[in-house]
Amino acid sequence: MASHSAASVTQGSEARGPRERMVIHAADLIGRDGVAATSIGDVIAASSAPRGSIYHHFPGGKTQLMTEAVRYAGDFIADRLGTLRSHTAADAVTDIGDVWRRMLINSDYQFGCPVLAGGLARRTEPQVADVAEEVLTQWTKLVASRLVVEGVDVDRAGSLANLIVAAIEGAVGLCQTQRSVEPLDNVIRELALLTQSVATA
Amino acid sequence: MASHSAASVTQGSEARGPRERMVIHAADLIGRDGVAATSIGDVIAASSAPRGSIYHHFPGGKTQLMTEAVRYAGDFIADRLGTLRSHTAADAVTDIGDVWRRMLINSDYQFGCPVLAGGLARRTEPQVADVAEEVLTQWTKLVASRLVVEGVDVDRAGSLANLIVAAIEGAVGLCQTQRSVEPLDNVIRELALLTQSVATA
DNA sequence: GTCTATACGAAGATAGAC
DNA sequence: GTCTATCTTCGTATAGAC
Repeated sequence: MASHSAASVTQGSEARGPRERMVIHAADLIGRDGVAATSIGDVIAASSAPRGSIYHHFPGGKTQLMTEAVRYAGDFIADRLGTLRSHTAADAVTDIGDVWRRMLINSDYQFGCPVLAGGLARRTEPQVADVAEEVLTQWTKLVASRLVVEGVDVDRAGSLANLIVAAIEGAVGLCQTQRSVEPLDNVIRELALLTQSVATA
Repeated sequence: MASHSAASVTQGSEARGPRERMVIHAADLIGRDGVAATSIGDVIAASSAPRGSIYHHFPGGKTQLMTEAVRYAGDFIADRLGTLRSHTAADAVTDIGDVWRRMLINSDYQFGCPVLAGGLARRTEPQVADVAEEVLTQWTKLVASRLVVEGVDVDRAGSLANLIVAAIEGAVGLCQTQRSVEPLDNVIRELALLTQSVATA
């Protein structure tokens, strides 16, 4: 872990070209401050990218940069969800929680979910929100199918996955607000208990 | 219901003075667009308030206006939570969900939680986030004590209330993103089921 | 309490040179 | 691909008159 900002979604970004670095650091900043509060200048500064080539790489301007950043964050998290090696549904929930737990603590509770942040920006940045919507749907399906594999009834899995995604997103926001992991820990414990009982039923 | 913006937190704001109208409409706009994307000019336009007296009423500028708005929204929702007349813990959860359900639908899914929005703005507006933190803690305690009254074990109530608040906050964000009540409906159904089983135990 | 005018800076975006 | 202007719009905030 090189710098402070390597705490969230920026791991290994140094090795890449300016364009990709901009996208990665944009995702990081959106997770911290939201879409509206993240300026192109901020992204350039964070990624040590050249000022002069933004509109070369991103002719669509800020909207394009934010859009790609939300998609990047979505894939980044989806990858992590895909590689979890838990063996029960309850463990899977705990592991998903740990992914966020780590990012919160490593960023000193500054980094939240760039995807939800994108979704909340619908009025000013509808295209960004559209991508966020896709990603959230994908995440929920990923969680649901995982629950099914671990023994949860198919009819229940969708609604339970919805609860898990919503509760974790909300808990991450509470953790940012309170600068504490406690909300997430409570939520994960409750979700794991519930998931276990549903999977066993 | 007079105007479109009367759909969220702005009911009866016409009858009040300019200062209070500004606070109410600031809360409304923060719930829609977040703190950073809400400008003083937007608030003035929405509340039909006089341009010249903002810094007379709010010498602390935008920060003060946003701070008071988040507090107002917090009290507004807390009042509603206080007047719910449900008789079981599960019904209480459903009623809380209905409060948000209505605001989402009436605003065409544009209005989300101003308090969480304030909490997410900590880096740029720490004072606003501090108020948001207070409010969220208050809400969680309100829910927890209600659960206890309805038969939930005291040791469990805090953690369950945390889940309920986090899940609803997250669900509201998902509803805004997807322009649909489905996430909230799923979450409320799951939470009601869980709460019922915990209250009965 | 409310107005107008204005200062100041930040941010998105474009043009044209290298 | 990258740089340096530059334009424009917007947003916060202040000053001073009414």
